[in-house]
Amino acid sequence: MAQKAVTLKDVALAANVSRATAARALNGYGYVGGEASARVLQAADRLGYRGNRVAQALRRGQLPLIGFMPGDIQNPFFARIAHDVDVELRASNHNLLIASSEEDPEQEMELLDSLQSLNVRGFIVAPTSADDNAHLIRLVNEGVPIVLIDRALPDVACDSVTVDNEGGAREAVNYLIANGHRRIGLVQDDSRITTARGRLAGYIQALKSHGLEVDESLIIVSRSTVEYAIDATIRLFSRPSRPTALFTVDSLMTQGALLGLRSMGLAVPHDVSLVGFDDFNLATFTDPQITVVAQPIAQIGPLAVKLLLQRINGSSEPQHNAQFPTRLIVRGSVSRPAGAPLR
Amino acid sequence: MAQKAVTLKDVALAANVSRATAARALNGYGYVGGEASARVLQAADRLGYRGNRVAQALRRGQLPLIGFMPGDIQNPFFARIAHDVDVELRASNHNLLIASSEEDPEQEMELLDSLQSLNVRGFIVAPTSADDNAHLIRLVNEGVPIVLIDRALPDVACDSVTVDNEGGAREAVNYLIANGHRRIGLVQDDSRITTARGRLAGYIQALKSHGLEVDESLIIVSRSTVEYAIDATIRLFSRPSRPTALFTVDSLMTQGALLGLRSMGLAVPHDVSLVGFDDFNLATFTDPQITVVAQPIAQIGPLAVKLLLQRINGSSEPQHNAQFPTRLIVRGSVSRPAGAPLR
DNA sequence: CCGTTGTGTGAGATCGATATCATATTTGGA
DNA sequence: TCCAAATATGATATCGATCTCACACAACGG
Repeated sequence: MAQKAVTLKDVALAANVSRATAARALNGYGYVGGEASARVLQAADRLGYRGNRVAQALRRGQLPLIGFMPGDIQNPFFARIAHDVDVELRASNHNLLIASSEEDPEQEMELLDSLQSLNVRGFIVAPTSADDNAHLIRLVNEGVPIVLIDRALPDVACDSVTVDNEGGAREAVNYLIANGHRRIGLVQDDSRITTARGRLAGYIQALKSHGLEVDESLIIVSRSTVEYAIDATIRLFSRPSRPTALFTVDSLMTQGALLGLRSMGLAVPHDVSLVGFDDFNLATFTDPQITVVAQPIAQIGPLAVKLLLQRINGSSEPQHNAQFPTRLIVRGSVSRPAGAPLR
Repeated sequence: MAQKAVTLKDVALAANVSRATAARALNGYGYVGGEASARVLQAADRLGYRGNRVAQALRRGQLPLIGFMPGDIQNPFFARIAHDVDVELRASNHNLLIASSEEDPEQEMELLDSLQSLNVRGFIVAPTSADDNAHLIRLVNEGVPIVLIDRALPDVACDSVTVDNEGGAREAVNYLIANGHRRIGLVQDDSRITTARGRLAGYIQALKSHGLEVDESLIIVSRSTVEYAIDATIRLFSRPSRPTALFTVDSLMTQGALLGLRSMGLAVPHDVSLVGFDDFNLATFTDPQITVVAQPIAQIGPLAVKLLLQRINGSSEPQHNAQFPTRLIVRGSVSRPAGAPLR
């Protein structure tokens, strides 16, 4: 069925030279006679020789592949980064292996293992857990190039590209407070994830710096999924004394919150003010448009690739942990709560 | 720097047997003594032997990799399929190589070539062009397993999983006509893409079956991108006599149309009725919610994987071209045009 | 005219895993 | 007891590309 591919041997035979000479002609190293070289090149062309990257990889010890492991490829945030990484890598002839961890540390471990045995040259990972990192530490110690994105891990000594989650969350909550809100709800991701921790920290800092108490009943843990967030939002707003404002820690949760609130007949911003982390195209489609903390998403992928390729090429520069600032984009989803004094 | 990985040789040495015996013990074939087997297994475990999939691939002639080539991984439609394919493949120990063609036939060719020389086991492709298919035909003739998704190609003899584009478009336009619209605009994708052709055909059929003329000035060609679609929409509605309704052929274009109309101060459905092809979560966030032709997206990825794995495992069943029906989801973006007679 | 560089080429080792083949060694049945 | 079958193991070829090494031959200076 599947025809066997043309091998170097075939080309060498057709050109009437040895495999060694054929290889030299094709790869342009060592001494090759002009005439022999021409014959080889012509034969290769005629036979449609493509070379076997697997064999090359075995010889060289590495495949020109990069593993990309997002928490969820359907999250537009990761999809965008995947796209940028793909484009960026194409320039250096690498291909992209995408394997979603589905936010499961177990699965992350297995996939990392499986890809490593493929002799992948390096990884770009959004680590699922802030704590269970033995596998990542092991990889780093083995000298495997890794760049963490979105979520940095202090105990894993490798490059990372992240965003100022704490600062972004603080700014969002400060903004809500400045608008007169005192009971500010938080739809939070699993605290295993570092970004969730950072954003929670920012939330708490903002409250404390204004002398507000952190009320556990205003915080609800969901998952980064529209469906879960709908449910979480409904549960949060079914509790005795409702928040007047809501901060959601990622775009899918913001969508979920929007739907959850709508299903309860709560209007944004009339009944509840809303600020989300991570901008998303939907945010400008709603009425009112949603105020969000935007991340410089276009910069994350390219920088991650740049750092990774540097490591792959043997750079031994000190660990580089890039952290981009966020930007609060004020749109129309926040208003002063009923009965709040004008400042 | 990078530690060399543990090889079979190391394990064999540690277990004090030959490589052959070690391989037998690890892979469970042929005769192996119970004691030797135990020693090998234990040594492998102790050393953390993982096996080198590249070497295995060289030997076997194939890597357990599947190439997935969408037009654009950022399009939620493809992101969803990528996710499903990833999950499905995990069950059979394959990894997913994702390489976006970016709707460029040239790039599609190069990537296909590059992945083929990686001894990928098969491809799932959303072919960019309905016409330039020499490369796909060549692959099929070489016996490389391929499944086309979203877009079938009559001249490429391989399995495919698609959707009834013509029928879906017809239904959408029929619905607009039934609501009294006579001037129905079309925001269309590059006619190189087969889905675009099918949806255009459906649009034309619906018009003709109601005795309506196809007015070229109501059709505008965009690209599957929010930005392009905004622009196209604005241009379309800047022409002398505007349509009263609009049909957009994919979700990104629907978004673009929405934004374009808004920027021109045209309200949906008051000024313009809108039906889009492909459902998307945003469609229910807008006010009004958008009426769309939905595709059974959850079924596409799994079926494509199933068909592909069958081919990989040597099935020689006749070519299977699955086509799912679409479903019109009526929401609130269509109303009767001003001055239209009630039926 | 001979040794030294400089060219051009092929034989063969290598990467790591696997499978075939040949060679022990044991077991079982006649 | 003896031979055949069953069991266990190692040596080695193989997958395809690359690269070192050794060898051949030319050109060149002294």
